[in-house]
Amino acid sequence: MEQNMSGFCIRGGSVSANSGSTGTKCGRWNPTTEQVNLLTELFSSGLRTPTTSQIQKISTQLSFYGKIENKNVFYWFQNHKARERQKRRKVSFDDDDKDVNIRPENAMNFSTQNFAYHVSEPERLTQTLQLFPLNSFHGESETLKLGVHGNECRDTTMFSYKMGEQMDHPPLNLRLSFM
Amino acid sequence: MEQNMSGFCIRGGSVSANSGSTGTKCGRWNPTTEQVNLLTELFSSGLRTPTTSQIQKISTQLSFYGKIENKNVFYWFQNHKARERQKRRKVSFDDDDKDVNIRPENAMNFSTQNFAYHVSEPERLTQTLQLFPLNSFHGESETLKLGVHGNECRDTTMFSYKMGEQMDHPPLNLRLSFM
DNA sequence: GCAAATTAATGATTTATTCAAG
DNA sequence: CTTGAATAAATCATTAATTTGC
Repeated sequence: MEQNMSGFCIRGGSVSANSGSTGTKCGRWNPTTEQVNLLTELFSSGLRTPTTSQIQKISTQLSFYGKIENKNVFYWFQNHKARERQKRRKVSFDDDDKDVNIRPENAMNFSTQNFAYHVSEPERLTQTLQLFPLNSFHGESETLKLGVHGNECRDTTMFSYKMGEQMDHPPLNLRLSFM
Repeated sequence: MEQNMSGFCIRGGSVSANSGSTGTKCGRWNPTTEQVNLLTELFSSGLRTPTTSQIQKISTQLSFYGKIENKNVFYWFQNHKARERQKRRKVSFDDDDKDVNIRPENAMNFSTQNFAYHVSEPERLTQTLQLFPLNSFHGESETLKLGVHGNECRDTTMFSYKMGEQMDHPPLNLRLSFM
């Protein structure tokens, strides 16, 4: 059924133009928006690991919107499932931009020094924010009500904002200088 | 609904008070330039979802430059992250092909971001995928070579994808509607 | 120049997900 | 299967920019 991979690359539709690289590479499946929507729907409906016959059916349905193969469906679910999980695992620092690579490794330098600011004026100064207080473990619950204080504006808002596994932030030591 | 803000709230009055003495307007947090600069610095350094203690520290630091609360920091990162992503999403879809090997091991290759357009797009259509045709067993082998066709780019990858334990999906009859 | 009117940004809430525990 | 934790997406709402008539 799939003979001409060539058709794969750029599908019309709403797939934004992948600049340059055009159809020539039989590279990889490039799902159409409709296909993605449908797959996402299925995923949202609870489907995680489709069986073979499910895959076949899905693939058949989706082929209506563009070229697609069984393996594409298979991979899609595998990847989507894995990445959803991954997302939930290391949520905290996710530079979810594909373009910008800001790796934790870049900006960190950790020294245990807390800035106490009972100083006075924020004029010229270079300040160091100590973040990531060494996540080893405080043992403390690390749950903070962000808007709780009744004297605040309105906080009926309570979102206990717990940090569990996103504790994996690398130590971050930013040197912030204001003119 | 009334914003029952606390002391700082001074409704009305001089509205167009521009930068400078940003103090004490009300309604909602209005970050000073310095605060925004710092937050942006942190964001640029890779911080996306600060932990509770990070929020506290940041807030403490920034309070030096003006009124601020933990929740403001929390919100700022949430919004900034979301809006950066939104911005990027318009240009997303880089399918960096080049690598044609589609194997189960390497298959984690299509970017999740491509699924960015969440569902709910204008396209009137209601489709029903019939999965799992109610009759429990076909007796058929249910084993499908997903990537079998050697005429594909090169992936002779075949994973016979047997469904043993994932057979537990209930008959799924999805009504997928996009409108 | 200046405010009223309109628009653009962005702070704050609500809603819908996902995964994981029970 | 149900529920809780924890977002991210979507949305609401208010503030700042700006446009516009005078």
